[in-house]
Amino acid sequence: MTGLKPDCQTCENLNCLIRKNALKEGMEKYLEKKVTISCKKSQNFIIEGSPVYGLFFLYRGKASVAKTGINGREQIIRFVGNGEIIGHRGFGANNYYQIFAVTLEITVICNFSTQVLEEMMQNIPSLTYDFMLFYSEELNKSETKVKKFAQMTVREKVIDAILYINRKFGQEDGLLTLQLSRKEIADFAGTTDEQVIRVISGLKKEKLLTSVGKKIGIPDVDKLKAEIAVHNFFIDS
DNA sequence: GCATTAATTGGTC
DNA sequence: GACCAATTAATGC
Repeated sequence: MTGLKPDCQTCENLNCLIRKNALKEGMEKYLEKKVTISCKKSQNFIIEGSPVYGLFFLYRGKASVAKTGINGREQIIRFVGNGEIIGHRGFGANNYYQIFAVTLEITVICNFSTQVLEEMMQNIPSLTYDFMLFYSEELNKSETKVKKFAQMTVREKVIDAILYINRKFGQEDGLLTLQLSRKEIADFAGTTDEQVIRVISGLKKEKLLTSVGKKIGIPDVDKLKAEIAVHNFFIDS
């Protein structure tokens, strides 16, 4: 279960808020309290409704964060890559996770307990400030998402979802690095898998997408972006 | 190779 | 545009 603990001070995830402040005076004693967990694919490492246990920082791998909806439908809130935080919504408030998180591949996660984080925040102002900026940005994304869901057509939402995956994880050999099922895309875009299939096959006919097997590729990102440009948002969400 | 799951297509409300 | 049904493709065992 627990393997080698990555060293925060030399970690290559420079976007991680802990890493950014890992060299600050007084951080060592908190960094020692870190717990690192190795997960295989499809592990449900945060359970919806379970008590909050600190924050998770994804060290290596990919995960999805989602909520359970009515009759089996899920809403994927976001996907998470290296250095990103999971579970931040439950921090501070002494309550339960309103989301669940599942690994999409072999993934290593770092965890700090709420108590350790609280002490960190009290004592390392630059860390606290970084967190504040992070929360602000998250709220911004969340608000943008509300607008998208309300105003975009299904076709646009699917395009937006695909662009998001590209933005986050990129392409390799002209195909998206993160391979998702049609249902996963649907759960993220807020529609059904049938609609996703229809939109994707339509986009393939228009040469806006390519595919090899189940993998999707974007030949011209700007061209695809132009399809949803009327929504003129400049914030990634 | 069989069985289960995912993708696709067509149709209805 | 969601839901349902039927068919086909893919994947696990």
